[in-house]
Amino acid sequence: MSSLSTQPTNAFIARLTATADLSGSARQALEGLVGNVRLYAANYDIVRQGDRPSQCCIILEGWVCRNKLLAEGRRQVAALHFAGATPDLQSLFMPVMDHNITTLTEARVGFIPHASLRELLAREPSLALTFWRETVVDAAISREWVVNLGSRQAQERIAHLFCEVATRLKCMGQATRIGNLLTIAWPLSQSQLAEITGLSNVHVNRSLKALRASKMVEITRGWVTIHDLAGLMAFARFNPDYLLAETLHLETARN
Amino acid sequence: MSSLSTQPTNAFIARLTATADLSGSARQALEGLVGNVRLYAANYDIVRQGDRPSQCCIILEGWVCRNKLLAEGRRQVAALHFAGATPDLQSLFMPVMDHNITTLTEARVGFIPHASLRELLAREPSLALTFWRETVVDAAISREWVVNLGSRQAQERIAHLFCEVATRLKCMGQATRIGNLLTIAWPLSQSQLAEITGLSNVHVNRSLKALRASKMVEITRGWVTIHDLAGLMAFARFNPDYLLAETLHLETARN
DNA sequence: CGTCATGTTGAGCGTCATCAACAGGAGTGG
DNA sequence: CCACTCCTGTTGATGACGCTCAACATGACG
Repeated sequence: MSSLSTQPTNAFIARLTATADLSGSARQALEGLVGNVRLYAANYDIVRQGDRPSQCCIILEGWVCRNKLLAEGRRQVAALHFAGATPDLQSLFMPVMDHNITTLTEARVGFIPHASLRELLAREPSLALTFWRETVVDAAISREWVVNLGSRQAQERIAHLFCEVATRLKCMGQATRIGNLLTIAWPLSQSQLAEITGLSNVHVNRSLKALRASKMVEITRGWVTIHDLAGLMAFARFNPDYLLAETLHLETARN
Repeated sequence: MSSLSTQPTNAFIARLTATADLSGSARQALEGLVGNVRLYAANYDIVRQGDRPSQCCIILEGWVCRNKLLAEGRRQVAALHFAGATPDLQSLFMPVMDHNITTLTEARVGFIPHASLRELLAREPSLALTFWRETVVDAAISREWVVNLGSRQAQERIAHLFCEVATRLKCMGQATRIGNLLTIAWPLSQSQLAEITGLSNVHVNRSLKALRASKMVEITRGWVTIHDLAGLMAFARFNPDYLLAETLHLETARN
């Protein structure tokens, strides 16, 4: 267990320190907190709607989503989370889960009991600000998703998601840039993309085809490569302000 | 000024105390914080996308929304806020506003400088939890809106909004129940409703017509009266868990 | 060599957007 | 008082976007 829990905890700390100033003591306190670490297969519900969790989870590896069940086994994804994220901090305040937290890929997940977290927060009050900030960014992303689903049509919607995920992953060092090409891992099936964008999988398929034809982005199972970042951002009307992250740097010289 | 700032501050405190345990000293500290109070006409941008605010606003009276501008002067509303809300607490963390905060009705709004708030948070660390919790609920509502826009069609979407707003207002004592009838103020035009639900105003009009015909809800300019709460909630597939609020009580005996 | 998940394409149709016209009320100014 | 404008609500006609159903292809895996 210790071999599992040392490196992953660092992923979590790395994410927090990337965005906030952690005091040395707070940082030390956090290091020891992630006890239980588990490995899940894709499409596994880590926490279920209706649960009353007594611990928070931390994504150490893989992609995870929040989603709500609809009629007839369908579901709508409301948020995406990558390594380093703490998708259910809100369970400290919400006794009953209003949504599922489900793995989209294989994922390694750590757990921190609410009790430990409360203790820590009492001991290190500044941590509340750090966690609060996480929730603030989360909320900002959700609002942008509202705008995305409410006002953009299919291709723009998907393009916007690519821009957002690329920015978020880049900020965590999980995007590779070679010349003008920006590549990110894309472990989602078209059906999963449909659940995220609120489209049917057939229409996702056609929209992807159109996006490929536009030459702005290359989409395969496993990878997304953005060929024309400026073009894609303009097409999706993507403004990264809401992410509170470093902006993807554009090459100044482009043909 | 003092005559303006005493009662309204209470609205703010009332909202916080309704949801969280405020320590006596924290409460006292908050009382004195709202200095500047202003009255705005409907459809006025209190804070604009791109601004770098140095203060937070508190809604003391009226309805306010967060919205983002789209092409051609259109906009998408991403959140609604009523009296007692603090819609831009996040500006403590986000240097640049990623959205507008705009009045939907006439509104009275108070302001607290960031500096005072930071001071207060340093003095009363437990307040961070209180504010954090506000953000948590905000985020939960945004996620439900994502689900609403992504997966429900027009009539359900509007019905869901009615259920949500009724629940939120009820929790603030701003809904009246007479027998089986639940009535709330509804100061929004159909165009505003369209900007909230991501529909065209024509389609909103037709959807409202259909909802009226269903007899579940009565909609006029100014008021919404829910005749069949259970029916409306079922139709909209409304589950109030995400609001962290008391549930609207159903009459056990209904015909 | 099946089965299963995923991706792809076609056909038909429903929801919703757009454009347009008109009605009613509020406010303004003559 | 009326004429005028503006905002809001209402309705019709038309078409686009996206859904559903269906068929089939492909690759992974047993």
